[in-house]
Amino acid sequence: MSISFDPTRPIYLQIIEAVKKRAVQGIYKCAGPLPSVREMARQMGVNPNTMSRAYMELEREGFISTRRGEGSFITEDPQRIDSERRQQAMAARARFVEEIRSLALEPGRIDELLEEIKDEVTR
Amino acid sequence: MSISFDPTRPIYLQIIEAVKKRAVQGIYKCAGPLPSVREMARQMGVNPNTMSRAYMELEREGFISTRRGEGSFITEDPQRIDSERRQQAMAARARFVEEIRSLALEPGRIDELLEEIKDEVTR
DNA sequence: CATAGTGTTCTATCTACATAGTACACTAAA
DNA sequence: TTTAGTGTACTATGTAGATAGAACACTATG
Repeated sequence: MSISFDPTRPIYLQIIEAVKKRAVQGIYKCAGPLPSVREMARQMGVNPNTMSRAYMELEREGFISTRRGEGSFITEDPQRIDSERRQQAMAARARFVEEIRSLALEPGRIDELLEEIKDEVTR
Repeated sequence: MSISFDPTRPIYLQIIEAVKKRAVQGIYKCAGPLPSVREMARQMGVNPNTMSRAYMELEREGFISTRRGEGSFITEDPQRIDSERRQQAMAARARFVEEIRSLALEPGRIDELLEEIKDEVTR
C-alpha cells in the first residue's frame, strides 16, 4: 500500500494521481468512502497537512467530495471515473507517441517496440 | 527553439533531458559544440545560473565535457549517444506499459490503442 | 598585451513544498 | 451530553529551486 514518491515532483500532486488511479482501478468505489486524511497520511508516510492539501485539490476538481466531520468520498458520478480513465489512456498514448518520435528510431525498431508492448501488456 | 517547461518539475532537469534528446536526434552532433551557457540560457529563457547547473550535471554524467574558456561539447563517444537512445526507448516502453496496466482497460480497448499508436507513429 | 567570450563561483532574495505542532469546528455514536 | 473521529486552519521551520547581480579564472584572437 505504501507509495514511493518521485523526489523531483511535489508529493501532493503524486497523491492526487494515486487516488485517481485507484478509483479508476476500482480500489475505491464510486461514491464510496476514502480513508480519512490522517489515516491516508499514515498509510502513505506523509504529513497530514500534505494529505489535506491533496484532498482539497481533489475536491476542487470535483473528483471527491468531503463533508466536515464525516469524511471524504469518491464522486457519485460514474461518468467522472470513466472520463478519467479515457483521459489517462489518451494522455499515455500521446506521451508515448511523442517520446518515440523524438527518438528518431528506425521503422524496424519501432515495430519491435510495439510488439514488445503488446506482449507485455496482454500478459 | 524555445521550450515550454513543466512547472511541476525542476527546470534544470528538463534542460538536461532536452539536451540529451537533441543529441539523440542529431541536432547536436557527437563531439560537437553546444551553445554557451549564456547563449543557451537566453534561448531557453532561463537564468544563466540555472543553465550552468544543468551543464554541470550533464558533465558529471559524462554526457558532455566542458573546457573553461572554450565551451561545452557533446561526448566524443558515439556509443554514449546510442546508449542514451536505447535507454530512452526502453524507459518509454516501460512507462507506457505500466500506465496501460494501471488503467484496467478491456482487451479490445488495448488493441485499439496500440493500433492508434502504430498509425500515429509511422505517419 | 588587450579584449571578448568562455565556464565558474558567490551572495542575496523569493517562492513552493513539506513537515511539526496546535487548535478549532463539525458529525456520529455511545 | 460525552467522546472519538472527522475535516480545517494557523504559525513556525527547514529545504530546494530559480532568479538577479557581481566578480573571478581561463582561452582564443587580434
